[in-house]
Amino acid sequence: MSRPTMEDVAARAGVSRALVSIVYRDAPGASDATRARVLAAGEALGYRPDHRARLLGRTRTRLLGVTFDVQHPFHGDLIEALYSAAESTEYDLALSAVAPSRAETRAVQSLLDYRCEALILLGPRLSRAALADLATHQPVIAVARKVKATGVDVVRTDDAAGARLAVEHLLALGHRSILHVDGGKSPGAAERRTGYKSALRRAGLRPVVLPGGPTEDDGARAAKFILDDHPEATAVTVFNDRSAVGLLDAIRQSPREVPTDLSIIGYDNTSTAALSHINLTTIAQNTPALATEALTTALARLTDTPHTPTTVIPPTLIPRGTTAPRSAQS
Amino acid sequence: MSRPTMEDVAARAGVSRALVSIVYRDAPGASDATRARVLAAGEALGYRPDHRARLLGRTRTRLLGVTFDVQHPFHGDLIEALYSAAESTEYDLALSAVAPSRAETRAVQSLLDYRCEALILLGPRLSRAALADLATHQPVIAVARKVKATGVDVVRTDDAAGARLAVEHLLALGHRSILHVDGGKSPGAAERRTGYKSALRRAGLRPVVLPGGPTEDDGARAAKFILDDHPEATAVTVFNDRSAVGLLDAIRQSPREVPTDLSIIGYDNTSTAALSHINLTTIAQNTPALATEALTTALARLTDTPHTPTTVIPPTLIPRGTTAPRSAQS
DNA sequence: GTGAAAGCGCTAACAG
DNA sequence: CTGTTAGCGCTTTCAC
Repeated sequence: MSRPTMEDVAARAGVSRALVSIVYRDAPGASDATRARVLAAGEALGYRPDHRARLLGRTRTRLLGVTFDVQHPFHGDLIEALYSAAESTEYDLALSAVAPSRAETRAVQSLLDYRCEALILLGPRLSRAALADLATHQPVIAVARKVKATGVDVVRTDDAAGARLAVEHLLALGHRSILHVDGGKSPGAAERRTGYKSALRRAGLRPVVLPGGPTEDDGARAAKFILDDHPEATAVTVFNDRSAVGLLDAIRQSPREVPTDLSIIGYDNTSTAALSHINLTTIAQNTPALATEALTTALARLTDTPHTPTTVIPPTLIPRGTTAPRSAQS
Repeated sequence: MSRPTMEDVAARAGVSRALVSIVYRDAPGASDATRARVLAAGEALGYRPDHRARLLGRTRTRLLGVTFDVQHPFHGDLIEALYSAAESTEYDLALSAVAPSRAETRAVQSLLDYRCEALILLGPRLSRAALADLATHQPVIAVARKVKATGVDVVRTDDAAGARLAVEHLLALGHRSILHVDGGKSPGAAERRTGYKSALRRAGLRPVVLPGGPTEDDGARAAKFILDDHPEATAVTVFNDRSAVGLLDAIRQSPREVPTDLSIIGYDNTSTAALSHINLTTIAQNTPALATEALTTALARLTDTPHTPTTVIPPTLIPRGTTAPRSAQS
């Protein structure tokens, strides 16, 4: 009934249990011949080392704890990238979900109960104090959120650079009157706004920031402003995709054409932005780089290797159908 | 440096280690007074039982393994519901992600290495044979996918009922000419098609199935058919939300108005459907029920309690803005 | 109520 | 290369 143990494999292969252990960890100390024999015996028995026991016996668990938000599609991408990045290391990932009914504290606690050596928190919302406290016990890496807590390493996207990228794309297309729809108090909004402003000033143009927010409705409201008060504008960068989609929809219901009369750039590269009927030009976070850097930072911390406490990854532009060269008549 | 052990707590509380164990498992055999004293000592030390050791010592792990797809937002909802459902049991959840770079087999294997007592697979894509093989070792519950493998329990949504629900909603609104845009070979498509047909026939109406598919483009193509060949139609049920959104978009770009001239119902209740500018009436899976049933089934299997091998959960209608009473002139 | 003792399935250090 | 010997931190059984 119960699964075979190392003892069983040892018996079948006619060796000691220690040797089986050596073979399965591929540690030095076994000839290729015995190695093959042991592995064959294990195979025949359908043996798989017990992960719990393995973890317990070892002084170090070689486990990296990862918390993620089930609601956040982007976290899915990060997890996948983390798995591939962890592949080449000797570390394993332990996942713990955050959900409306499952607080981040609980998710973290569960990871700690498994004695994870380091914590990789995706978009953590814990307080600065809570984070700092966690970091006194083991390395803590905050990913994709600009947090400032002592002892906590941060790996995030360079939002200012992203905003700059958006503006430069529009400038290259010949646009000279470029607006920005703000994200209000949302995380990242300040940086994106600043990035937009400085990019415009550098080009000798006057930045115009319209009030906005993170939702479709905020974007739709901003569309009104643009149609009524800014007929001169030929392009607009929006805080995020959700807002951009709301804006796009409102503009499309007006006489103005997208992208002929107005170019629009979102931010986040959500799956919605990629939908063929929306086809929104947007700024994408570099998920693989974020994951790799998070892992590298964690490992560096664990080995007391010098490392940068804050890593900022530049995003990339995803050109799609909502941006076009400034049309002649504008 | 290292975290306090049970021994430390015992020493501080002035009791034996066994007693501490009893208290932390809240097993019978300790007075309320000692219980409080031990807990206080543990608290003071910041003690947390080591999950690995706990698992190892126990004959049963009380662990339920759950695989999910990082790409699938719906799985996030299920995970959350599973967590809440598991709350009231003595079982814990172990998560393992499936991603393009991480095969389902690997995800399952990792769960097995932790000696999970049962497997709850969300939308499994494993072959019938692979599933059946897994099920010979421990209970396997397939959630949200109609699989037929011996020994595998299934908990899924009643798609035929969902399609029926959509049709009945439209009938109640006075529609008599109702089309269906098909999902082709996608999982669930056959059932939804059948459900639509039988509901229409029961109402004495003639079902008309238009070719379609799972994507926005499929929906947009179907819109052409409707506009060109089916001017009589006043309503349409679509295989899924993605396709419905494509269709909706195409219709909106035509002279016909939604929902005045044409009512549209999607299926899945994706987050896109809820966007205020889309506001799509749709059919929602009953996530909490699916989760609860999956858990109940797993526990029943584990305790050899009689249970239904296949549980079918009725979905619900989410009325939103794309359906309206048949207008007078139609 | 309490404590001693064995064991879960593995790792790791060391002598043969 | 091989086998022995301790643990890892907890659960569990059984006397006291």
